[in-house]
Amino acid sequence: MLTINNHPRIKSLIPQIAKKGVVIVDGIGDRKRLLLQAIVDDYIKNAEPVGSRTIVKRYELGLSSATIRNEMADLEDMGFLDKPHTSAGRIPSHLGYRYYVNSLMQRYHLSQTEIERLSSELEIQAHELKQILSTIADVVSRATNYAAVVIEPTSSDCVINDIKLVVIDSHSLLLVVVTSDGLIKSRVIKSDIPVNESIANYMTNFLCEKLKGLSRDSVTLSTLSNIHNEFPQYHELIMLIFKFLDECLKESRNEQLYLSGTINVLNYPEYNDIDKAKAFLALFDKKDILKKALEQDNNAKGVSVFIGVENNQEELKEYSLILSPYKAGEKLRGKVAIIGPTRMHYSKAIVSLEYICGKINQLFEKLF
Amino acid sequence: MLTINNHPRIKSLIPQIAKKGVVIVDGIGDRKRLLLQAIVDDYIKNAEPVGSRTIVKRYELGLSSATIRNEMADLEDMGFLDKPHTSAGRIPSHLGYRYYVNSLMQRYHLSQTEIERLSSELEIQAHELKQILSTIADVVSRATNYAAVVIEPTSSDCVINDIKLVVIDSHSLLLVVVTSDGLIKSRVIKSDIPVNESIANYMTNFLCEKLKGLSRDSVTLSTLSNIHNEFPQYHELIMLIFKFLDECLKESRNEQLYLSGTINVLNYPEYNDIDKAKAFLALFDKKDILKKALEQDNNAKGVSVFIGVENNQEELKEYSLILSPYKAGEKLRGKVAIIGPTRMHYSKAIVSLEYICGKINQLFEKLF
DNA sequence: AATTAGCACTCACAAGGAAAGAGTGCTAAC
DNA sequence: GTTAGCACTCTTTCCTTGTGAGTGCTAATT
Repeated sequence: MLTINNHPRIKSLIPQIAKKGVVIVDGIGDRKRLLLQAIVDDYIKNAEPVGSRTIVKRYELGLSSATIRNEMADLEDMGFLDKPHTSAGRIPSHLGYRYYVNSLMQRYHLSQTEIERLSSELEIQAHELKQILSTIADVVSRATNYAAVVIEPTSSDCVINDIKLVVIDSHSLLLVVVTSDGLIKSRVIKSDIPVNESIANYMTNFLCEKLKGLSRDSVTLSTLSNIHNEFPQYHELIMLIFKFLDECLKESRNEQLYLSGTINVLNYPEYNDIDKAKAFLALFDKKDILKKALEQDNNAKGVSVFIGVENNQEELKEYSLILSPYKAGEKLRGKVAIIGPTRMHYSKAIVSLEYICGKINQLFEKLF
Repeated sequence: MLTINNHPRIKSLIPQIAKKGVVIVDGIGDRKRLLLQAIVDDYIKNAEPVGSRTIVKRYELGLSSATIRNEMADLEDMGFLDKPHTSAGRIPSHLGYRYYVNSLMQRYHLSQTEIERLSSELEIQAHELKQILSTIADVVSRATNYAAVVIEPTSSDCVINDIKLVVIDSHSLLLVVVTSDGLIKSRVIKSDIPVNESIANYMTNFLCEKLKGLSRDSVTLSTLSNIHNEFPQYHELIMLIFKFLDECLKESRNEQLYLSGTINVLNYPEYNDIDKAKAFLALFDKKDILKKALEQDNNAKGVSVFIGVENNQEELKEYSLILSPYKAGEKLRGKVAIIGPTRMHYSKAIVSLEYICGKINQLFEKLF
């Protein structure tokens, strides 16, 4: 990941105290910092390139437009600003946004109204995980006005805690698998050969004995053939059971994504261009790209921000992604993400996501 | 529903044989029919108002543009054509489309390639209903290039066939409900009071005895209090069981919708206007409107078409909806819909949907 | 009587050009 | 070091004008 802290050009600019006793907050200079902040703030708010006179009029920097122009030219040379064309104002570059996020932006404070609204929206009554997650996606997208992506919780070291076979009728069984995640998954399995309570119970016990406590990697071939040999006539059935167990344990299992608010983005002027809008919306049909994007910074404890090219996916290089993990019980971790234009209201998005993920953690703590 | 057959203006125009031995195919006249067909075909294909000279050049009607103009004026008077402005060509009105769909359009023939592609895409390996339905939505949207909506199958007279409680641990049970739909639903239920195998088995038997064969309406208060009295200390648990049973049986249960290809529509010129695109895409966030739209013509056996204002939902009056039921087993019925602009390739959409639903029925027949 | 040629008229749209406006960078003065 | 002033650039907007597609009507033709 490319961040302000390891980018070669920025490394030397990290806040430092000058020797002479004067606090120079930063290598790029205090005045430039204020100016850059003003420019990014203004651009985030108004979506229009910011000119030197605009700065003079809107922000009290006590400088003339000519001075601002000189400073802007410096900031452009440093790589923090871009110019769409000669006679437009400046817009922040990816680096500019990065510097802004790291050390310029003011922390957003959620208003009382916002907090109350979020709290009440997050009092989720649903029982099923998928309903909870889809509600969370809705809440995030409404709170931020960007697209929200939520991914199902998974855990890396998942073992089988319990297996049960419940007879439904003579040719169908319900296979119930309890994993160490605390998740309970079930699937109906059809058997060509008739089944009954006693064989189901016997099978249940046998399977439990052989498989309990095992992870996906520790189920060996000998275990499998052992089980197969015990039930020679139920070959088909056993195969189906293995397949389902594998799905339950597989780390890269087909985690469901929950999306919301993808069309929010059409409200932002940068997507008035129908092709840009289409490109953005098409992202959300490509689940694999989203999943990989959500895998970024997997060890982070809190919110991470990926601005444009910093993303690990080529397809996201025009967008910013704000990512936060959440915990569902002891071991399970999922992620919530916000996707929007690089011109994003970072401070509000970050704080909202922090708040929401805190609430989610509480919610799941109660549930598990 | 307003169709060509009961619309007051059109009623008199239904095909009829003239007395004199000459076959006058239709009250509006053979020539006008051909012309209308040409205009609608052309407009569906090119998305541009059709002028009299265009018709002369592209279609061999053997008439001069002046004659065509006269005929067009007639068709406009009859309500089949609209004019965007004086010097544009004509476009079909809702009534024009309706007449076209009812008696003008040529049946589309799926090519060998299309059939092969559909067949292979519909060889769905998934086990879970939701995966199957979401794949179906994908197939429909890819086949037609419009948005696809699939709704879960439900049945109106659903009774409880079986109930099982499986002990997971001392405070959780898996409740399994088998309904006459052939669906098996399960949910984990937490109990404050500890549970064990024997109480679970007893409860399972008691519940089965009291509730088996009952529909939602035939579960009476006395049955409920009967059960409550039998397990005074498990009041909470019983409440949760009832709640889940109710959900399983409720006709208007929260049927899941599966969407796909909503952004396909951005490829059509009528949605180059960002506001139109937004309005269209916003539809798919309003599940209740979609559900009501899919409830139209509930008794139809085959494909139905709703053009613009014919839809029961105000929000759909600019769009056309093509709807087909599918069967999942004996009693379960779901619906598949295509939503797109009124300028839709009706013949292809209808035939594709027919074909796909046929395949779906076969698929589910095998599964149940 | 039906069809068509001819023509005047309408309207949207594209191309071209001028003017306005926002902004820059440089120089010279403060 | 800061700023006023100015020439210059480039986009955007607004007009104008011309073109083309299309209509509807009338009179001539079949």
